[in-house]
Amino acid sequence: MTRKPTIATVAKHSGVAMSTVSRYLNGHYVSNAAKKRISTVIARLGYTPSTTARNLSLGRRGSIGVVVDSMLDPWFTQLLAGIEEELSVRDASLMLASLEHKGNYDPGVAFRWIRERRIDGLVIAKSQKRERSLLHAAIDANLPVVTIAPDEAVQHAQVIGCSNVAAGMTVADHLADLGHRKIAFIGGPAHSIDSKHRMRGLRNRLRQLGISLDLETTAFCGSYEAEAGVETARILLAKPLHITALVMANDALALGFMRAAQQRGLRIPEDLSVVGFDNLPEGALVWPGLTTMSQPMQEMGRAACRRLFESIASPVDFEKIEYSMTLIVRESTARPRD
Amino acid sequence: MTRKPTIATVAKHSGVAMSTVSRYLNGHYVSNAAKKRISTVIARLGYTPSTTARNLSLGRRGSIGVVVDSMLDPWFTQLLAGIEEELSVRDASLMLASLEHKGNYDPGVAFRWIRERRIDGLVIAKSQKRERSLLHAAIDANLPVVTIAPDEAVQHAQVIGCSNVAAGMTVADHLADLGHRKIAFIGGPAHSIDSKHRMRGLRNRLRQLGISLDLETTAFCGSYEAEAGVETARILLAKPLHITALVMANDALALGFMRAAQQRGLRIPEDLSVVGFDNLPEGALVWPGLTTMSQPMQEMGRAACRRLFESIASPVDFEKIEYSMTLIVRESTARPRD
DNA sequence: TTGTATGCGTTATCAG
DNA sequence: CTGATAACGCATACAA
Repeated sequence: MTRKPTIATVAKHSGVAMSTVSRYLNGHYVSNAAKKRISTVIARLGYTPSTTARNLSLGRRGSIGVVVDSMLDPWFTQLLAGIEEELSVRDASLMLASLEHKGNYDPGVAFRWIRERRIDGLVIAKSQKRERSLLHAAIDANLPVVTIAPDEAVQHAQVIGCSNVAAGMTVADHLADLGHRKIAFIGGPAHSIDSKHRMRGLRNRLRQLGISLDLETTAFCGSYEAEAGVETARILLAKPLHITALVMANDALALGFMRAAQQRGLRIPEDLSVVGFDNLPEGALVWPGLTTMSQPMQEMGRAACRRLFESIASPVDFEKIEYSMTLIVRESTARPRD
Repeated sequence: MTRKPTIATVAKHSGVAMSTVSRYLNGHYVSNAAKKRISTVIARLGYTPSTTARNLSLGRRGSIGVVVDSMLDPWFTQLLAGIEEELSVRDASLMLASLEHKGNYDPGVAFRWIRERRIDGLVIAKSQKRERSLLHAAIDANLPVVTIAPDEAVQHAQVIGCSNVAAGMTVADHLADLGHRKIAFIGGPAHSIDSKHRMRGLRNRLRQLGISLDLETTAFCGSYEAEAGVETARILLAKPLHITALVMANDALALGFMRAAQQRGLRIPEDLSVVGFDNLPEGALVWPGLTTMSQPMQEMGRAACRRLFESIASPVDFEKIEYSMTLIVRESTARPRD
């Protein structure tokens, strides 16, 4: 049972100093002769560097933090897939924290990361008003931060987002093309910028087409959870519908709505077309499949990581990368009857 | 801009040696007088230990690896929530790897973790035959391993699983209670032990009740993915059904089946009752909601972590923890018509 | 019970 | 271009 070879072992075997090996490993200047000898010794010994020691020496932690509302959010799952992909090529590990545990908000874990300097950078998914203090704590601690799809304007941090206004316009076109004239929108929390932007795009584009959003039915239901969609169905279907298409601020709402609506005998899309935003995998699994605007979440996760590591390596300017969403047409939208 | 206090700073300020502070931090013997002084100094300075240095000194990496078939599997999401919860109290970080990237199997990342000694322990979710070499590589490297819901017998590793046979029996009782007499089972991959056990429980219990599984319809569809459920629907519904209830080996299959079946006009549960296993969140989101056997996945994730850290701290005997699954009745099951 | 000295595996500094 | 050597922050024999 021989010990794991270290940089010193390699140095000895190749007849050079530790520092030379270190330089070789980090791509600094080394003579070709030395390079060759070191590389063969490394291969022969099966040497692999110790990230722990490297981090200690460099004053790094070797891991980044990712905070999210809930670990169970399918939206986050997609994101994580992208993050994982990017992380696997770099040699960093991950610290995960969900802000909401069994219903109550507790950002304590993430604050501890910052205070105890346990991470080199922070990714905040869907950060909103309540994450402001966390965001500022990180910025004050000089910790690079990238926010993904923030539902609020953020400064002093990298931003990866989607063009919600344009997405709303695309939905408008899709529904108008199908022949819908009575269209309503259901938003999430009233303060949500995402909801507002999606609605704005929808409304403005409809207006350009000579259609006005049905303001009587349009409303904000206070949450982005499926349960709120269920509740919306309860309210909306209590009285006769005078719309033919309903746009909901995200897929979770839409799926909750569809379930409850079908339960009440509403036929989708015959009686009502439904559109969501996000393209959660679930939307492809239900019947009828949910027509939605897709966010490139995996790519956003990758981009967030890349951007974060760039910021860690050397300070970079704050930038906002904006992805466009693409329309996924499934069975929940169709021509209105009439 | 003062530097982060270290154990040496604390020692100086409290008039003791570094080693005493270290002992204090690790709960070793320290006089009460010293304890008191050290603790106040720590509080005053806001000292927090450096995990990196600690790990280097202890020869640890400070992070565990978690491998899974696909990051996008909703089954895994639940598990991860449990892992995250447990990890947040310990001071370890995470390395994530999915074995399947865009359709092709590549366990390279995980093998690298082992070879480069980048993790202190490994969690393998749903390990099956093809994970054998990975499992053995870990064991050979003396790396503690815990497998979650392995679909194959494993040795030299901790096992966290579910009692699939008992779950199958519970399903049998549920369907028999509703009055079903024509019941079939659709398995996943033919070699899957989980499928076999679930079917065995179902069949044996039905037999006890004087009902025999409809072997004409019962089959294995070769996969656990929703797409296979869709395909199953295509095949099954091509000819007239002579069963009133269908048990599918997992929820993904069942959801795919339900979607395709509804698309073809089959009414669930009026024409056919459907049952799955796993209790994926999606099952509660579709209409009709999917009746299923629930695995306590979050608890299993927690248990896996706990067990892994125990193994890391000091070698423990290999044990198998078996959780029982619980029946979740939704709308996809009802009395047969007749 | 406490202090001293040394090791953990790298990187960085500074001569040469 | 290369070689000593000092950090990095903590844990632990060993001695006192």
